Amino acid sequence: MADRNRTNSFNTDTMLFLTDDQLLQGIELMYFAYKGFTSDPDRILQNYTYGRAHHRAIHFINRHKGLKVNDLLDILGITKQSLNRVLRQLVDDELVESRVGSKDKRVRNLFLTEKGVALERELSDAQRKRMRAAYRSAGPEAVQGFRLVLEKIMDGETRQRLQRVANT
Amino acid sequence: MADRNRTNSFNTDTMLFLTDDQLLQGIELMYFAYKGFTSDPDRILQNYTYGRAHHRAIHFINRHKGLKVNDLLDILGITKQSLNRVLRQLVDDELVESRVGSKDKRVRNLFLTEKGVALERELSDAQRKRMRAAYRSAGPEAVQGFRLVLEKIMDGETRQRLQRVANT
DNA sequence: TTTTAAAGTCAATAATGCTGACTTAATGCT
DNA sequence: AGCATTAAGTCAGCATTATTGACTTTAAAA
Repeated sequence: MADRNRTNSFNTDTMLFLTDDQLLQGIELMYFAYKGFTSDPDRILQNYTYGRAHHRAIHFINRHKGLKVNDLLDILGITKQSLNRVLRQLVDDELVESRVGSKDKRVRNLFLTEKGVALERELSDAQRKRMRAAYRSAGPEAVQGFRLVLEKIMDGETRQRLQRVANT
Repeated sequence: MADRNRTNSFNTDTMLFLTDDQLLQGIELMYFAYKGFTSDPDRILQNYTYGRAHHRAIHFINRHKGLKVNDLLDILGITKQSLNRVLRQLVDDELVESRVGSKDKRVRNLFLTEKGVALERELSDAQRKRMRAAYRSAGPEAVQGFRLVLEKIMDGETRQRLQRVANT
């Protein structure tokens, strides 16, 4: 602990000198944290016939209710053919509803059904619980730093797209 | 932006009250940041016949020179059969050397060859560059928070194993 | 009316994981 | 000395998730 604090004050200099080893540690941290981050939903999904791809689709349909298929493809950064299998299953299983667009009848607006909402909740409850615990134990200032660094790690395009979507 | 700052000062209270929506934002942030984080190596690996699994093996063999196959399996959390395909390719292509253990001749100690070191550097250079830029732009205190929250997000076992390995 | 756009589909392929069933070689224990 | 265990490696088969390429259908735009 004394060691940890010493390192902290060293890094807190205005210079922010970073050795390659410190950067590698950060890289590993990302890897292991992401692994933990996905472990709860992955475990839950094993009780279903779904995988991580279904989870992501469900998550974003929930977050952006009524979004177009093309928008979902754009967010996920995968091909139409990749999404198709996943989306078809979710629609067939009545977790997702695909409604013909009101203005433009070519587009399909995606919504979660009651069943879809239930699974979304089950999945995100586990993930939120983990995040809440981490946030609480790390403290509010750490959370601000966490968010800030993650935003900087993202691709510029992704960041811009998120801001665009947030203003919608 | 004014909105953003208001949210910040709100969160910086000692209470750390977190709405489900704020937590969902954090979850998305993890997803998109991880995507950016892996994008550089992924792009580089397309020039080779390797994928993310090869990258991970190379990374950890570099970080823990001479580690045993079993230790690598433990770190990666995959099965022997899954690693085998990847490791065999790397050995066949002379990126990794597998030396018979000196004490116990059953174990194989893994090392990167010159070629392996070169690829590791190419991959991690890109990733380090991204991390360094993010760290610099976010500032030293944010980096501490980033690290702290990520550690809390990891599984307890993973955290303990990392601490064990760090003391080796 | 022709072109473009949105969605959906079929087929083939690749990377990465899994389980199960083995083999080989070396170590440890009785 | 002999048997069990451990470390590593292998083969076969399968699942998930992604890819590219080639199409179709439907509807909007030029």
